[in-house]
Amino acid sequence: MPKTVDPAQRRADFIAAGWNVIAEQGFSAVTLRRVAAEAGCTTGALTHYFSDRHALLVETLRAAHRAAGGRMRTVAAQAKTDYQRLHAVLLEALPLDEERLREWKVWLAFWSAAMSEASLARENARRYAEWRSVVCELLDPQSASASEEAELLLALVDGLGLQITRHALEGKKLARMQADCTATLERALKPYQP
Amino acid sequence: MPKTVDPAQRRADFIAAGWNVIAEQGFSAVTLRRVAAEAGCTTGALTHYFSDRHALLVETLRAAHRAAGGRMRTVAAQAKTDYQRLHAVLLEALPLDEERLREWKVWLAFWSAAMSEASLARENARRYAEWRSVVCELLDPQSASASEEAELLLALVDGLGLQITRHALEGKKLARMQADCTATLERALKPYQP
DNA sequence: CGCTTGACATAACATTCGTTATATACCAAA
DNA sequence: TTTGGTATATAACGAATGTTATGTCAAGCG
Repeated sequence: MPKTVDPAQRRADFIAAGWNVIAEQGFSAVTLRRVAAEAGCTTGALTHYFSDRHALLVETLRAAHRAAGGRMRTVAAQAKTDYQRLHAVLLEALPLDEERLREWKVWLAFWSAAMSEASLARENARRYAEWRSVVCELLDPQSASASEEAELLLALVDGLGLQITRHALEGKKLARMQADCTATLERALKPYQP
Repeated sequence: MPKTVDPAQRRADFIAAGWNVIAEQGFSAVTLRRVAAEAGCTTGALTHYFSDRHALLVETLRAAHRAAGGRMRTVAAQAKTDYQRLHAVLLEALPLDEERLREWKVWLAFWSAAMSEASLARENARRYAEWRSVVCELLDPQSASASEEAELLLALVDGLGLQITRHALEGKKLARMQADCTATLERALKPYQP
């Protein structure tokens, strides 16, 4: 067997390069040549690991979802009470640091791209359904209105995250906006406090 | 003077064609040739009215904002009480019919496109500030917490609208989702009911 | 009627894109 | 050390794009 590289690691490198290009230059800048340049190689390497441009995009979206899911599990495991778990998971979903902000930019790009590519829309739908069910279970499953309350909280998180992300796209300072959004979300969580 | 056409009407036609292309095929499909085809002419007509592709995009975004602003003023004028005004304006912002859904698709596309074009980000920021101040004034301006309450309502509207729009992108039926979102928003408006 | 001018259509240009084919460098096994 | 296959670079292709230049038609004015 020739050259020994870890294919999984290599793919992860290219996917990370794709993230960076999306977050810094937008979705339409995700060309094979630019992603390859960001990863420090040429398109030949890319085509070796991804059959298509489309395959690269789908994997990039999936990786963003996986990363977020992993963080959710981590903070949920650290929480002691049910309320702490709910609080931690919802706050973790907001773009409160550079990593999560980049992730939000990637999502925003994919939501828009889903207009022209049905497979991206399906991927988004699948992950959002998971995310919804997670929040539903964090709420009191006994409560008959858990589903409606989850809808409000999910929409609130989406809206707050969107505001922060748009704020970032204007190049403004984020600290104040992030604090405001955190406070707003916590205010909405008051009724669930023990 | 030669051929007599209304330039403003002509520009409006092209902008409407741009909306349709965005809503049906996504932002990246907005090429001069496709917009021209949607408008039933060739690129020569387009370049006659818009100096740039970029100029066409900016004007399209502005037109979407103008259309929404006009609807807001209409429903606000018809409302009798302060609460009715708040209720009507916020519900008007949701994508509850085909026209508004198309508008939301256009916005989503532009939010994403704002990543690579700073002028689009600035345009979005300007209009969102207006929208925020409108809602702030609809809330009790006496209340010291009006600003924080506005932030929650704005984020909720953004999040609910986003959910409906994404739902539409998956090709699912909207009636149920729209009813749920309307109910959720009205539940959040309960405290303001007279 | 002729002339001018605005409203388009058409065409050409260089770029850039995704894709595919080909060439090269490199390393493990024999 | 030879060898074979893998990882990557390079190059070429047609298609599509924004832009610009040029041609053409029709309407109003003298």
